[in-house]
This record gives sequence, structure tokens and C-alpha cells, in this order.
Amino acid sequence: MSNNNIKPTEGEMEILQVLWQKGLCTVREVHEALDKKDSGYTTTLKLMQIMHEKGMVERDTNQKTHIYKAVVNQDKTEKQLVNKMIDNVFNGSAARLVMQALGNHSASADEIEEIKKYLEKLEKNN
Amino acid sequence: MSNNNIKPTEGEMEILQVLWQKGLCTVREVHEALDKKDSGYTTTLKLMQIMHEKGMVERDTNQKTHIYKAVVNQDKTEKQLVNKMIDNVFNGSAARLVMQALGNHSASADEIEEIKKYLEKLEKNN
DNA sequence: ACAGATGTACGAACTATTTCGTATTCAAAT
DNA sequence: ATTTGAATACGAAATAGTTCGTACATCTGT
Repeated sequence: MSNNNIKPTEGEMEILQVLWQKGLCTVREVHEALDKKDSGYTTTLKLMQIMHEKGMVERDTNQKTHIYKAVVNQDKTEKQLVNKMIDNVFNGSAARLVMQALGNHSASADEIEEIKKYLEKLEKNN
Repeated sequence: MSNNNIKPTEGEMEILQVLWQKGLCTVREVHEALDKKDSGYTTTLKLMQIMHEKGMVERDTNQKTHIYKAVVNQDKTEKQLVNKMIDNVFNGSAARLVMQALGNHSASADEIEEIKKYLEKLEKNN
């Protein structure tokens, strides 16, 4: 078991999104990416400091302006959250989640094609 | 806009699950269905009372033992939570959520078939 | 009628999360 | 050198969620 149970809060997830997407970020970059008109800069800062304490992010403090990057693995974190939702909301049925996700959010034709290919690949590997 | 934004907490979701599945329930039935050895009966009671205040559940108080039932719509609630996850975790890509759900939780062959059919139906309706 | 079991009501503690204010440091420009 | 602006650090309030203890009501069996 390399990494413990990660359970990012909602605020932490938002920040992780940005970090995963951009790679290296200053606090200000993250804060602006979140275009949170509602909450202030120091809130984002504090959150990121807490994430650092928790070991979710690393930072380079050689310069005055620290540079952050995500430590927790994106794929793994996503898996965990999805699993949790499957259990918690869909009584363990992945299929129900999938259908809800599709029916719902009206995936584009391209997306649907992509998913079909993925399913076929899955079937072959069994 | 009939119903406001529902955002059940984790504890509330667990209870809603039971109510959706069983229809009408006493607090005790819910509590036992949750087989929470860790938390006590009055915790479940309190939670359900709060849910009542929030209008998530209704109850019949004609008897000493109240009978609860879910008010919030299962499908709608699921949609909301899934949407939120798609935005919050998958940057708006339903496809990414779906693949994570499938790759991951190793859906059974049957489930995969079911999903494929569903996808085809979706495609026809566009 | 009363004891015991089972219920509800509800305040209060505890925990987690988010938010902000303020102090301080640092760098750059005047 | 001094001012100004942008950073970090950090305590503390505000909010949200969960948990429990205790008081009181009600039903049931003796």
C-alpha cells in the first residue's frame, strides 16, 4: 500500500483539477483559474497550505513565490471517488452510474463512439 | 423551478438509499438497514429529523412510531450528483467518468452488454 | 396502576472545512 | 533608503455535519 486513503474535500478537488491540468502553479495562478469571485486569495492559499501539510501537493520554496504541484495521482483519485459514488449512490452498480451519466449529461456523438470502442476493448480483454 | 437544489450530505445519502429502496420506513428500520455498529440509534433519528426540516423526507406522525418516506426524487438526485462529479472531477467530460467507472469497477459482461444497448438507443434518438 | 421497553425531541459537544484578517517578509521601483 | 505591492504564515471565526446524552412521552404486559 503505497499511498493512504486520499479523500480530497470539495475545495481540494477544485485545486487538484487545476494542478493536474497545468502541472506547476503558483497560488495566484490556481486562484485565478478558479475564478472564485466569492472567496479571497488567502483562502486559496490556506487551502493549498493545508494540502501541503496533508502531503497532497509539493512545493518549491526556493523563490519568494512558491510553486506547487500535485502529488496525489489523478487516475487513482478519480477511481476512488467514482467507486465511492458507485457504492454510496448507486448501490454498487457501475452500470447504473454509467447510464445516469450518459442519459443525463447528453454526451456528444463522438463521446458515445469513444465509449463504445472502449467497451469493445473491455470485452476482448475478458 | 419546482424543487430547489438538493445536496444531500453523505449521511443523508445513506438514508435516502434505504428509503428509496424500501419506500416507507421507521427510523429503526433505516438504522438497522445501515448496520452502523459505530453510531447510535439517536444519530440516525437526528439525521432523519434534520432531513425532515430540510424537506427531503415526509413523515406520518399519527402513530407513536413515525413513518418516513423520501420526498426528493431519486433519479433527479442521482443526476445532480453525477453532474456535479462530472464537472468537479472530470472537467465536464461524461465520457471520462464513464470510462473510469467501467475500467475500474470491472463491470460484468452482462453490465457491459446492457450499456452497449443503452448507447445504441441513445444514438438512434439523436 | 405501574414497570419496562421503545419512541421522539432537542440541546450541546465534537469534528471537519472554509473563510478571512492581520502580521510579516521580500523584491522591485522610485 | 523608503515606499509600495505581492507573497507567505497563521490564528481564529464562521459554517456544516455528525454524534450523543438526556428528558420526556407512549405503548404493552403484568
